[in-house]
Amino acid sequence: MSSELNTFLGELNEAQRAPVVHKEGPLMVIAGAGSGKTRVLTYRIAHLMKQGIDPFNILALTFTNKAAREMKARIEQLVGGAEAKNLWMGTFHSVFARLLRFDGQKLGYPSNFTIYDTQDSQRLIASIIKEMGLDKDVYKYKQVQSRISAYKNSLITVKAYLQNPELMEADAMARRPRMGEIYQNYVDRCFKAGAMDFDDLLLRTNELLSRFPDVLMKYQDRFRYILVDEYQDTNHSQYLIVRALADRYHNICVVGDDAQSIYSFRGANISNILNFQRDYDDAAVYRLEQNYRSTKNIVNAANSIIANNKDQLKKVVWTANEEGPKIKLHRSPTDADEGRYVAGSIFENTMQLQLKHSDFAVLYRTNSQSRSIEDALRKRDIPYRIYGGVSFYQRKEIKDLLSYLRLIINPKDEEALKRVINFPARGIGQTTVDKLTVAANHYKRSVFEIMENLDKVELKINSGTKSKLEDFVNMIKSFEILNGESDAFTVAEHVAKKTGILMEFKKDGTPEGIARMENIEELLNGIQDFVEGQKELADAKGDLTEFLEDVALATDLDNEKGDKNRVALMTIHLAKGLEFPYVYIVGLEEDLFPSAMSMNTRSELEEERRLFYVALTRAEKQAYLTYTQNRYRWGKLIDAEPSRFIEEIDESFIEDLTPKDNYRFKPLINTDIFGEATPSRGTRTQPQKNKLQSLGKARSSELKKLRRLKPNLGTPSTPGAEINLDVSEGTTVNHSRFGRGTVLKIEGTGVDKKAEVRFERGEVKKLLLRFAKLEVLD
DNA sequence: ACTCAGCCTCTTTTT
DNA sequence: GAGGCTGAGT
Repeated sequence: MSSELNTFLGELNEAQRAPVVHKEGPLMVIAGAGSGKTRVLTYRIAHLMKQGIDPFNILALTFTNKAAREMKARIEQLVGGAEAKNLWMGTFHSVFARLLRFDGQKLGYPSNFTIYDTQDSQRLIASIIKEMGLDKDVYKYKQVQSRISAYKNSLITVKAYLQNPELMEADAMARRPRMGEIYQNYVDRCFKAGAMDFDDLLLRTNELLSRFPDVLMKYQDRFRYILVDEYQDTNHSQYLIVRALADRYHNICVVGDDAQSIYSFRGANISNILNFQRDYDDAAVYRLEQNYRSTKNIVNAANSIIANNKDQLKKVVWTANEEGPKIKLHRSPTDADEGRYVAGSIFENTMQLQLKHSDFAVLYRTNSQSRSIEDALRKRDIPYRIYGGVSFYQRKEIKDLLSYLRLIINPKDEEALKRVINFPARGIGQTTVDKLTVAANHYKRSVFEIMENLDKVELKINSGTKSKLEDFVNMIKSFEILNGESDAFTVAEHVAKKTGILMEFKKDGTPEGIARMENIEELLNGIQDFVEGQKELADAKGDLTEFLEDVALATDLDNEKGDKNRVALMTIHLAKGLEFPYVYIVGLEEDLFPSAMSMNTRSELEEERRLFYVALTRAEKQAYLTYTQNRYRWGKLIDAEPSRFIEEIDESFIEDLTPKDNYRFKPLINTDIFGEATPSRGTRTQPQKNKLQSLGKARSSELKKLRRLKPNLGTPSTPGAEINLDVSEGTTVNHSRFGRGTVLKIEGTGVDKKAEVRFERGEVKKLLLRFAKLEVLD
């Protein structure tokens, strides 16, 4: 036993071993990127178990469910046997959803409560705003939803809100004096529907633990050892849960890195980690500063970026790894070219270095950037997988089928009901639904209950519609019966056929309809896989309830089926905690990364910078940074400027691979810092550097001005096609057929750029600059 | 009640 | 460029 233990601890370095063997009491591990944070957590749990701690008494909160599964598997290897199955491990949301299924009844929730996703919440809020007769341009449902979400994450209940003049004032100032009422209605409606939104899973847990001391005691006693990963990204609500649970035994271990805090938009609070020692004055603090993941070039470049942030704990991340190649920088004319460059580079690397596709990741700031990368990879036949994004489960047809399933489990689920009551069309229109909703609010019952008792309520609905409603209720009830005796797959398949969803898409016959039908079939296959997987587990049945919970809280589409050897495409947020030998960070442009939405305050900008730090530190061997001159956004080709983050990396770690050709398309005008235009002087070299250098320190605001002044230059997507786009209003031009003329107006951008020209012969023509060979005369 | 065309808004990031 | 909403037409 002891020698076994020694070999197992021998796999750790000294810095890692200390927190692993730390006995009782609170401890915090400040772990730099790539320093073996997950390893410490995993080994600590394994070590605890080896010491004889019952896994039933260990709670580990991870950032994704996938991470939890992988850790469990590893622990199982380390300790041997199946004991690790009994660990409580998962994300905050999934762990506490489970807890609320046991004890939520105390708060008046059914154990089969529905979990509303963001879309459900938003739809409900939109209908509340409408019902209250408020101006939807002032009360924008998305903004209202995120406001309510923020309240909940700070544990501001409706009651607390109404007692807080400052908050009410702030909303009133934003011309939304009736926020409190909306909030109240929203909470009531969720409750009445037997539903919790994502924030409720944490908020209600807090409520449960604070209102019921016996429940708190039970879980304090159960979770004697608590471990929290990514502690820097916990919000106030999560923080309070952890503190309450750990209050009895103080065996709390938190692991995190303030430099990787990137979730403040959903309420994450860095001060949770900064104040840990204040909360637990006997806390031991360990630091992991040696990076095992990346080359010296990557580690040092990352350090040079993060040094630009003021708010941070002192920490020196270093590595004993090899120097490695420099970080490669590349500029493309457009996002399509960027995609082609990335795909080409991946292709070359796989060929020349004999690498697998799964050695590569492409990381971006926003989900919409995946498209151009995808297109390029597809053209090259490079297999890839997109993580996150518009997830499979968000697609309309999938949500429709899932809504039927939700309704079977919880007929009170109003959002599910509204989605499917007339899909496929069965003659129950908006007017009828509105009447039902009004009645439901009036009788303080769910819409479904009203539908079950149509003859007992005062309702102006004609008899034809009434019988349609009855048919619908009976159909759902027949599903409920089936669900009582069958597994999730059987039920789902029956529902898909019986409701006519499958038929609806089949008869449609368009490629889109076929795709939707295939998606439904894929969902059914997925349910079947799930059922089979669950049947192998001891404490699972494979029923609909389990499936729906899994779907609602899935952190990624991690049913990793099929070929695993694929390039990974994901947002930087999703990439946290992962690592890849080769990483491409794309779209390094001002207003995109850093995002235009995050440049208002220093702290927002610092979070963007940490995001960049996270992105870069995912790379083990080689990082590529790419950016474009023009990018399609909102369906339009717009100008792009290199991101300030590129400049922030110490130059000595970077190699610019941009071919000279890419600078061929010169602007007509160069603008200096004083806003004065000077004629262009031929081919630019490294134009972004020249400009930035000339701008000196007072950069960002000047850059913005500059961007506005700069004439909008299109960029041909086919290299080699010489197109004269250097015309603006008032330019005198010559056309081979129409002769001399003056440009009256410019329309469109990029390849679609047009000029309206009045020619000396009197004609006015609109010419597509891509085709019209205009000669500039003045 | 349903369908389609045209209009508007929207995009940071996620459980 | 997509998805949701509105309003007109069926």
